Amino acid sequence: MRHYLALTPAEEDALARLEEHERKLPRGAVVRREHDRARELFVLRKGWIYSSVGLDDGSRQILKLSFPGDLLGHSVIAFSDAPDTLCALTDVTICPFDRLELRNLFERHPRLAALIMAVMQAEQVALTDRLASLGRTSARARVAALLLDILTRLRLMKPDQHRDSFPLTLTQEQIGDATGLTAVHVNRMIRSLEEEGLIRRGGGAMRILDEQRLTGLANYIDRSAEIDTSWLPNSTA
Amino acid sequence: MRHYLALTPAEEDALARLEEHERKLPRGAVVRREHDRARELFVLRKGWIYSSVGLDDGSRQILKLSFPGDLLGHSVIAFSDAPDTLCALTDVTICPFDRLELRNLFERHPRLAALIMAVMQAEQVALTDRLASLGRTSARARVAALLLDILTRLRLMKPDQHRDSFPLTLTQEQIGDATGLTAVHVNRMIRSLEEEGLIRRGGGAMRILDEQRLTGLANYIDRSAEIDTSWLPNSTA
DNA sequence: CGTCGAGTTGACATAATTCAAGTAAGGTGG
DNA sequence: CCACCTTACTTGAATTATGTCAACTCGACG
Repeated sequence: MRHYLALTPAEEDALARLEEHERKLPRGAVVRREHDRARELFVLRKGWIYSSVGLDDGSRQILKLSFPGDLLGHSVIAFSDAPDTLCALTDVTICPFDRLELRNLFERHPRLAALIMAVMQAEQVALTDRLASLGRTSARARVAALLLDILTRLRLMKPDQHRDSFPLTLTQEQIGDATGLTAVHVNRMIRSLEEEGLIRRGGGAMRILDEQRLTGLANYIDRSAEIDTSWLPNSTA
Repeated sequence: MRHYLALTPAEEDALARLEEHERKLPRGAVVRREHDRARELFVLRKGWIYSSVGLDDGSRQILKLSFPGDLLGHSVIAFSDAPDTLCALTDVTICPFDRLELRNLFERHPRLAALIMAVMQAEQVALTDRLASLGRTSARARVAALLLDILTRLRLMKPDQHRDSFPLTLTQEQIGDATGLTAVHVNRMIRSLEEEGLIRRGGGAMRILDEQRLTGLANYIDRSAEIDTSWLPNSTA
C-alpha cells in the first residue's frame, strides 16, 4: 500500500495481514466518535473519510481528510480514548486492525515500523502546513490551499484520473469547517476564484484551471516529493 | 528522559547514547533554518526552543514550543530538507544525534522505538488541538490556550517550580506568531485577561490566577493524562 | 545620556461573520 | 408523475472582530 520502497515477501505478508478484515460503511457513517474508547487503526481502502473535533460552542474543526491507501486512527498509538471523530464522506471500505498488531510489526519487521513512522511524520508536516494556512493566510488562500491539497494527494495515487479535477464530495460547510471559515464566506471565495478563471465547477466535480497561479496565491507547498527512506533499517528477511 | 515506563538498563544505555554530545547555543541562535539540508534530531536538555515557518509575504507562523526533555527536529525522519526553522528562545543546551541512530533503536530496541512513536503521536494530537484553536476560537481564547499549554507542559516536568506561573520569554509578537494574531491585538487580549483577574504579569513572569475559568474560556484540553503504553512490545533485554 | 526593542494606546480600515431571504436540486410519499 | 421537503448553495445588508497605522512610554543597555 505505501510503496515508498521495495518490500520483501515477508513484509508484504505482514502488511496484508493488517488488511485481512474488511468493513463497508455508507456515506455519512461515523467510524468512531471522539471520547469513545478506541483500540483500532484503519487502512482506508476505498472512499474518503474526514477526522474532526467538536468545540464546546457547537462549532467543529475538520483536522484531516483521508483518501484510499491512507492509514487512519493513529491516535490510538498514544491514547486509549479517541480525540477525534472519524466520519465517512462517501461510501467507504476500511480495514480495521488492533493496535496490538503494531507490536508484531515492531518486533518482527523493524523496517516496516520505521517506514510507518516516516509516513506519520510526513503527515505531521502536512498538519503544520495547515496550521500556517489557518494562522497566517486569507480566506481565499485557505480555500485555494485546501483544493490544491486534495488534488495533489489524489493525483499522487491516480495520476491519470486526477490530472486537474476531482469529485466535490465536500459541502461548502465542510470546507468551512476545514479552513476555519463560515459556509457563507466559503461560497464567496469559491465564486471569486471561479470568476477569475482559476477553477471551474460542474457535474459534481471541481476542476483546477490554473494550478500555478492558484498555488502562488494559496502559499501552497507540494510535499509529495518522495519521503526520504535512506535512513531506514535493513529488512530482516 | 521520557519516563512513561520503566526502562531496562540496555534501553537506558541506548537513550543515553543519543545524548552523548552536547551543544550550547545563546538566546536567539538558529539551530537550523528551513530548507537547509538536515539529518539531525535533538534532545532539548535546557532552555526553550520554537519551531516556525515563514510565509511568502514575510509573515511567520510558530508551530511548536519545545521545553527541556522534548525531542525535536523529527521532520528529518521523513524529509531530508528541514521544513521549519528551529530557534532558541533562551540560552539552550541541546544534544544532537544523527537520524541513523534511530536505525539502531528500531533494530535493537523495538520497545523504545515504539515508545518514541507514541510520544510523537501525542505531539501530533497537540498539533490538532492547536489547529482547532486557530480555526475555530476567538483571539482571547487562543491567547489563553497558549498560556495554559505552556503552564501545563512545564508543570508536568517541574510541578513545584511551575505551580501557577512561568517566565515570560515570549515577546507579544511571538505570541502573535504562535496564535495567528497581531502583536497589537495580543496586547489587547492579554490586558483584557489581566483586567478580569484571570492572569497577572510581573517580574518577567506570567501567573495564572484562575486556571479553571481560563481553561473554560480557552476551550483548552489538558492531555497530559498519561500516554497509554499498554500495547508496546516487550523489552528485548 | 541616547538609542533601541518591547509594550501600550487610540483612531481608523477591512476581512469575515451574522442574519435573512431566496433559489436550485434531489429524494420521498402520494 | 407530481407535490412536497429537505439540503445545499447563493446573495445582500448590517455587524463585529481583528488588523493597520501612528504615536507615545518605559526600561535596558551601551
